[in-house]
Amino acid sequence: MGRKPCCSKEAGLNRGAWSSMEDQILTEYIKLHGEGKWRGLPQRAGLRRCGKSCRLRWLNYLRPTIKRGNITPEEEDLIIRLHSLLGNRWALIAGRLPGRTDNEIKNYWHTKIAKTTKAQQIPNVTTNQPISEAAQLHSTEAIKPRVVRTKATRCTKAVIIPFLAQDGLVHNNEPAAAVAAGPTTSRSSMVDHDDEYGKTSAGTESLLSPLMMISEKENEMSCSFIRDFDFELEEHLLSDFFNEDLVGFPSDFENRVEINDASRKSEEKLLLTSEDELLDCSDLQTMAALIDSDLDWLQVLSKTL
DNA sequence: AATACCTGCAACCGCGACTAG
DNA sequence: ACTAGTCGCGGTTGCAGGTAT
Repeated sequence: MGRKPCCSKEAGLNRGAWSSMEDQILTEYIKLHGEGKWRGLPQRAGLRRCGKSCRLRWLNYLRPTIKRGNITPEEEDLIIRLHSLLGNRWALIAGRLPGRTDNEIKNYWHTKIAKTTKAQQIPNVTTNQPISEAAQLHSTEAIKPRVVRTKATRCTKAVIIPFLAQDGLVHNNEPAAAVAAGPTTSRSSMVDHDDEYGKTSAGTESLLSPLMMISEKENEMSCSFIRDFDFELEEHLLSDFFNEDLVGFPSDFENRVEINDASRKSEEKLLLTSEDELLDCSDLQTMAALIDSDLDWLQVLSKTL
């Protein structure tokens, strides 16, 4: 596959730090015309930069949704835990941290977390240690992360899952928004939804934003979910979880999976299906059980939206 | 005050994935 | 099925500012 040489090597193009004027031009252009078409953007906008450079500058610095300021201890803890699960998949990790960019997280990891914990041993991720302690216990050298590699399975069709209220009745007019969220790819749904769900911060907020509006209690639930996640779950299942925005999933869902084992089959028909290939039966069963296990978080979400 | 070293961050580079023709 | 163009990601580099000597 013939690939053109990097455009940054073209003669006459500016390189290095961006000037405020360049920032302004780029920002104004994107405000008017939107993101995308990076290759031709510099020419159209009148910038002497390569498209790649423009994209990077916008995504990592100029976007209005970017959160400034230091990484909070909560964010740090989340980064650590996600890294132990996903490895150096910074874009995916950034997808769980609204307003943070993959570059920022990557830099943070290299400069703070990895460095300060080099000599430490493998932490017990499943314990409820205080955040700072958990951070100190992490070591990039020592950790052999149980990295989850997501599969690029495209899902172009979604089934609305009827809302199940606490009374146990199904309410078709109250869909569980997080699950019924239109066409998606399981590879990185939070990234790929940009077009369907509006502009995001590095594609990080498309589905996450609504979820971030839920109460602090629910956010806490999501932390617990990650903290208590059982790494022995099947890899592809875990992968699917991180590619969907199941924030707020109950922390003890694994136990509930077993409890609700008997009710799995009845829910199978409600699950997401792929146009290209159906999920295999075990996936369906497991997912059905998970959804069946506790719908409180969906309730909260549904009411929020 | 001058210099060397360290740190954090922005930017660059190259590759693989994706898509359209 | 194949090719070419484009995009996105992860690794790496370079530099500015801070700190130590």
